[in-house]
Amino acid sequence: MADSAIQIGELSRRTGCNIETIRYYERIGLMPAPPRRGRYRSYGADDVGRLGFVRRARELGFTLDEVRALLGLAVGGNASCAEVRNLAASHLKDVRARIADLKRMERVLADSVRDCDAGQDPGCPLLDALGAAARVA
Amino acid sequence: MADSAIQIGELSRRTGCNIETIRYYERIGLMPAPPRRGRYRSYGADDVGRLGFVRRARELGFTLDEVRALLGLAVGGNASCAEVRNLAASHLKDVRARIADLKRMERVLADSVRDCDAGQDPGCPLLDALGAAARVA
DNA sequence: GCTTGAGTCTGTAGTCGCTACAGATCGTAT
DNA sequence: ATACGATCTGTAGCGACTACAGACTCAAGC
Repeated sequence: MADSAIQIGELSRRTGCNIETIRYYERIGLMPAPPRRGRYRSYGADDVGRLGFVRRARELGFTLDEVRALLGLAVGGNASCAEVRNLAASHLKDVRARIADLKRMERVLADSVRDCDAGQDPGCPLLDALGAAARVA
Repeated sequence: MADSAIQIGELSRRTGCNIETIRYYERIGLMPAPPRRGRYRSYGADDVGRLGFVRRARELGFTLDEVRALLGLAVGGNASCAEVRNLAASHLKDVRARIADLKRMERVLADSVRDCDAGQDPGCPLLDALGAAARVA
């Protein structure tokens, strides 16, 4: 592999990951501390790959701890595919639960806004939904 | 109104709000500092109502700043119903955006898990989705 | 009267995943 | 020589809690 060393700014550009975030990942051990050219961090193709992986996993909503686990499994070769699957499946459950939560919120909010637009209510439909009226000091 | 003074533990029980959280709300000015009986906080029916309101608004996903605004509007009477409506509508937009985000995640995750269960793939479908393979060091 | 236990008090620090500085230093172009 | 941009370290802030430690108060039981 030729001399493909890049600085942190270029790594940031290539991965779409904020510079401060890259240094943060290094601090918490998610990215390895790269060698230095002078005092500047010097990254290679591996780092671009690894950081891209982290970023995509984050976009799928994995926590940093989960990303750490995924990275460990990814390095271990595809023997660990079943473990990856389980991690993903459990995360998927989380995501679905969050969607369900948000949908419940959505329904109540949408109903209140609709009732408000209808303007029949004597009070305020949303405040009523929140149990306001006489109860709030 | 008779002597319905309660302590923080009872307020917590009645609203389902953690004691530490109640004190936190007081610190940030979301709940008023109640009078003391000795050195213990002494709450009344108003506080139960107000804290219940806060809790329900939080359950609908409003931020504490939004809750603060809602509380202000709730106190002002229903003259401010339009403002409440706008706050809710803008929050609803947020909620819907978050749902859309999560659904995108859900789709990718579900696909990967399904592919993994099919077990046709030479590598690991999820790791592939993350762009792993040769790219992760 | 004395102890025990539950409840409450204050103050501070931790969580997660960044983000935003301040102030120093480095490397290059003019 | 100097200006400019990129990078460096270290620290503090966000939101919304949560989790202590260590002191205190209060009522009941023996």
